[in-house]
Amino acid sequence: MNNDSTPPVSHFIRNIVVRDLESGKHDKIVTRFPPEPNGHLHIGHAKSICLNFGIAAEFGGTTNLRFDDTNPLKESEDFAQAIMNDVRWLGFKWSELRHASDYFQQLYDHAVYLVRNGRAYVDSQDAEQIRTSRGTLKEPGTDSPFRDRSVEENLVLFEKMKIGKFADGEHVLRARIDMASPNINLRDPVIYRIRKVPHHRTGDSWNIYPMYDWAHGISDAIEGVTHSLCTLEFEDHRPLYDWFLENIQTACHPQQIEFARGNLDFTVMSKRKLRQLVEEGHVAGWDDPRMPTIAGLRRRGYTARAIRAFWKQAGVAKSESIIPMGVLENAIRNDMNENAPRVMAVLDPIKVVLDNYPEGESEWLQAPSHPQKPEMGERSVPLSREIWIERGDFMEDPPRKFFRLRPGGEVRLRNAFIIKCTDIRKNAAGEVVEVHCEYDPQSRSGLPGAARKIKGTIHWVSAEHGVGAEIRLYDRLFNVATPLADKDRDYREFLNPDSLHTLTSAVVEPAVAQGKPGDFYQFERVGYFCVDQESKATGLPILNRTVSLRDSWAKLNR
RNA sequence: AGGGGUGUAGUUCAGUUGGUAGAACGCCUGGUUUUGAUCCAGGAAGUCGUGGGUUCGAGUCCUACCACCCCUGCCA
Repeated sequence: MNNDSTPPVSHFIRNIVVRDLESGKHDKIVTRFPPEPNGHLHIGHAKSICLNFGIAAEFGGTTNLRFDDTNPLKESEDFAQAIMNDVRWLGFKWSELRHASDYFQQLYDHAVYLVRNGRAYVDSQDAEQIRTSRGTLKEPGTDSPFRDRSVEENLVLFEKMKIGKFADGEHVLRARIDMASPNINLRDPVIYRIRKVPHHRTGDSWNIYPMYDWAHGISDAIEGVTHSLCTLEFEDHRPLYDWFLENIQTACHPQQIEFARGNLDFTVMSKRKLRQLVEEGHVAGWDDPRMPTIAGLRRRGYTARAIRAFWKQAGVAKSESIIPMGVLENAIRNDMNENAPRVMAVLDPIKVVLDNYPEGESEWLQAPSHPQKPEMGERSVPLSREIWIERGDFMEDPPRKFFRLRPGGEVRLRNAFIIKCTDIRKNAAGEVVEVHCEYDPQSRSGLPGAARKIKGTIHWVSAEHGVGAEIRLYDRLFNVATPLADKDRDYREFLNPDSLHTLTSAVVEPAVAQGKPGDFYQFERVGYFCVDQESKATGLPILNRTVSLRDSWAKLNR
C-alpha cells in the first residue's frame, strides 16, 4: 500500500489496537473512513485517512471507504468521485466501497424494532417546539406530549412517514431515552426526519432519511468495524453510539475512539469556509494551489508520500493543537530533496555578457541531475556569450558577507565557469541593466582549473537557449496564524493579498520546457517547482512554486 | 442539575506495572559542499497547569483548584 520506511510511531489508539489484538478481543482489525460527500477532502481529512488506513494495514486488517450520505440536501456524486480520487491518490486502497445509503432498509428495520420495544416514538412537534423542550445546558428538557404514544400508533405513523404521507417537518422519529440527561445527545435524539427530496444514490425510494447518530454506529456494526475512529466533538455522542447498539439486534459493537483534529496555522480547514473561499472567488477553485485541500496540495506539487510523512510525524493525540505550516513544508522539502531533479531557472533575470566568450558560439555542458545521486543521471545545459542571472545575485554595493557577484568580484557559474565582473551598464534611471564579465576558460567544471576556491556559486541560463516561463509564486493564504481567533473580525479580512505572485519574464533551461503537468524540479538555489496542469506543450510553460529552499541568508538579514 | 475532554522543551508528540524526564521539528555552534540547499557533529532548551496528600521515591496514584476546548441542528 505505502512503503513508508520509518518505524511506526506509538500513540494511544495504536496502543488500544495492540492490546485488543494481544488480548484476543479481535483477531483482525477493521476500520472505515466515513466522509460525507458534500465537499472536498483537505489536509485534516488526510490525517484521518492515514490513521484509519494506516492502523489497519499495519496489523493486516482492512478499511472500508464509506460515504456518510444521509443528507441528500447537501450531498452529490461529484463530491463522492473527487473524494475517491483523493483517497486513491494519497496511496490507500479501500477494502470495500460502501454507503450509509446501502443500509437504508436495514436502518429502517432496526428503527421499527426500536419502536416495537417502546424505545422510539413519532414526535409531531415542530422543530421549534423540539428545540425549546430540549432544555438547556444547565436545565433538563421536558417530555414531548407525544412521548407516550402507543407502539401501534407509532408503527403506523412511522410507516406513513416512510411512504410519503406527510410533508417535510410534520413528524420525526425520536429515540426514547431520557429528557433529563445531563448529556443533551441523550435527550430523545431525532433519528429520522422527513425529506421529500431525491437522493443521489437511492433516487425517490425514500421520504425519510436517518440522522448521523443512528446511521453511523449501525453502519459500523454492519461492516464489522472493530475501531470506529472519529474526532473529539463526537465524544459526547459515544454514549448514544453505545445505546443504539445495545438496543438493536446486533452481535457487533465497535469501539468508538476519538482523537483531535489536525489544524494548521495560516489557513482555515472547515469545509464551509473552504467552500466560501471558492464561491466568493478568493481563490481559483477547490484545487487552487493555495488551498489546504488535497487537490490544492497536489496541484501545488505536494506528494502523497510527503503528506503521509507529515501526519506520521505529527502524531495522534487528544489535545487540540495547531501545527506550524513550516512542518508541512519541511515534509515536502525532505521528499523533494531526495527525488527532485535539479535544473536551473532564473526568476528575475538580468543580463550578463561574457565579453571574452567567442561571439556566435555555444557549448553544451554536462550537469548532474542530483549532486548526491549519480544514478539520477545528468542533462546537457547550453552556454553562450550572453546569459541571464538572478537580479538579486548581483549587487553594485553589497553588504558584508555577500558571496555573489559584485564589481571586480569573482563568482562560479553553477556547472560551468568562473567569471569575473569587469563592467556594468546602467539606464537613465541609474539602474544596472547589464553586467559585463570575463570568464576563465580553464575553470570549466571537471577541469583542474575549476578547483580554485570561490566563495559564491550562482545559477544562470543561456540567453540564446533559455525558454521563457510563467512562474507562480505562492505564499500563505492568510497573513495571520489563526484567522479564526478574532471573534470581532471575519476571517476573510485576514486573507493575504500577496498569496500569489505571477512572474512572466522568468527563463528556464531547455530541459524544463519538456516537462509535463505534474513533473517537478528543484530550481537550484531557489526552490521546488512543478509543472501546472494548465501548462500546454505550446506557449509559455507554467510552473508552480511548491516551496522555497531553506534560506539562511534571508534569515540572517531579517 | 450541567455534561464531556485536554494541560510534559519554542512547536508537535512519546513516557510501559510509581524508580535520575525523551524524540522529532525548530533554534544556536562548528564541519563538509561547485545549490547561502543537502549532509555530518555538537549544544541550549522543561518547577511535567497549580496547591496539597500517599510513598523511601510521583509526569505516573489520591485530592482541591486554575486555564482552555466541545455540547442546547429535523448537519455530519
